[in-house]
Amino acid sequence: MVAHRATGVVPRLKSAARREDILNHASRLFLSYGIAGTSTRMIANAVGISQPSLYAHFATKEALTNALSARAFASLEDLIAKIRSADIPAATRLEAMIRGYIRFALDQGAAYRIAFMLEGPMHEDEAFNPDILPGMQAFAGFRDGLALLQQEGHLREGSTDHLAQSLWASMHGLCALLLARPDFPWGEIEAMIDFHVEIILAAYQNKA
Amino acid sequence: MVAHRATGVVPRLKSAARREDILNHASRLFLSYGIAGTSTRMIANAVGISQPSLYAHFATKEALTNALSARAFASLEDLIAKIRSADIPAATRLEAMIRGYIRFALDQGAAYRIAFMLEGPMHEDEAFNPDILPGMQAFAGFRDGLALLQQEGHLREGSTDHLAQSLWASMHGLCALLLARPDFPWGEIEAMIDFHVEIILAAYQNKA
DNA sequence: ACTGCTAACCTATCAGTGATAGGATGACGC
DNA sequence: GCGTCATCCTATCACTGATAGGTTAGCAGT
Repeated sequence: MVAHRATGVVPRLKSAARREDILNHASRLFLSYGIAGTSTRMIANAVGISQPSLYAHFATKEALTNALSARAFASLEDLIAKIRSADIPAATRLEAMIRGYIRFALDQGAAYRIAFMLEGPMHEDEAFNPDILPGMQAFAGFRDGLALLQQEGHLREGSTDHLAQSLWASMHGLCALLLARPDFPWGEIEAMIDFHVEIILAAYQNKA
Repeated sequence: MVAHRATGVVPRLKSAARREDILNHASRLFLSYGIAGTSTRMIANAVGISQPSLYAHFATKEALTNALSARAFASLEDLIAKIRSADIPAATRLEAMIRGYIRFALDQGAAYRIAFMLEGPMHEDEAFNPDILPGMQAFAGFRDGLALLQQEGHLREGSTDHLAQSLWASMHGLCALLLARPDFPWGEIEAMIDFHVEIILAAYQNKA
């Protein structure tokens, strides 16, 4: 509760290390209490610094959440890139990407929420650059992976953009509902995921 | 800004009328500023009453949003019920339900967000009754409609629950992304919806 | 060893939030 | 006319994200 620094318990840290420290604690708190339910003071207390000190590292609470999301999504980008260049049979690459995406969303629930589910600000006026959003880069990689699969004849024909967005929507729908309504009587969740993935595969894959 | 009541501009209303009044103004404000971005004081000012007076009609802000959502979802239930009992060809009933659902979600964005997209409270401890949630009843109607279609042979075979949840996820994914990321370069949104609906139909409908 | 500079960190405070306590007022039944 | 009760108010609470401005640790240059 009281500031720790006076007793020297919490050492001064270089900016980068402190920043990681903050993100780690924030990530854990978001999982337990939700994003709106986690105050900047809770984060600061967990780290062991004062609440205003957070603002030396992040301009706003939203910037903190975005940074957290960006960090998590870097791992999704890695995953997708790995699958794209893996030497697994091209026919199973689509399934690997879909399952990887869903697994990531459920594992990194807080980051996924931030990227794709949070009520965005109503920035009708201010300029909006979609590239800076953490999830968008990952989606771009996903889209490129689909384009490659399509060239190889493992994805049904049609506009790649439409296909990518539609497939994205199908995957996102399950992840978003599972994250937003964990108390819904889903039955066996793993079975539900398998069922959905099979339907998605049948719908988008080219049965060649 | 100042209370209107002292000047008699805002008449006293019977509880039920006032309640509707509040919901109407809240609905409009939520659309403009988002749910988190709309304060109880903004709502009260719009209605012309004091902020604490809201609490005579709704125990919490969440209760207000839930009531708003419930009101909107009643119309979705009506829509689904109408389609279920309509004398349109059974083969096109599935498409009508899907398009009706998507149209509703996009038209009633605020209500849809409240029902399916909001960061739920972390009520691990407290008892949770899914039936009271506004969207759940509509989903039940949707599921029943699918069961009927399945009996008639217009839906692919398999667990009706799995099918309903999977189809729900596919529809929800598109609606959720369109609502959460309106600035994403979707291209022509209507074309995107048509594309997605066609894929969904091919995936879940029984081509008999 | 002293001096300055800078980054890290603090306390105090702000306006705005959802929510509560308790008093005033107006309409309606008797 | 008079009580009663629903309607509505002002004042205030604890808490939120954010800002202003002062303090201190540690390191570079002499």
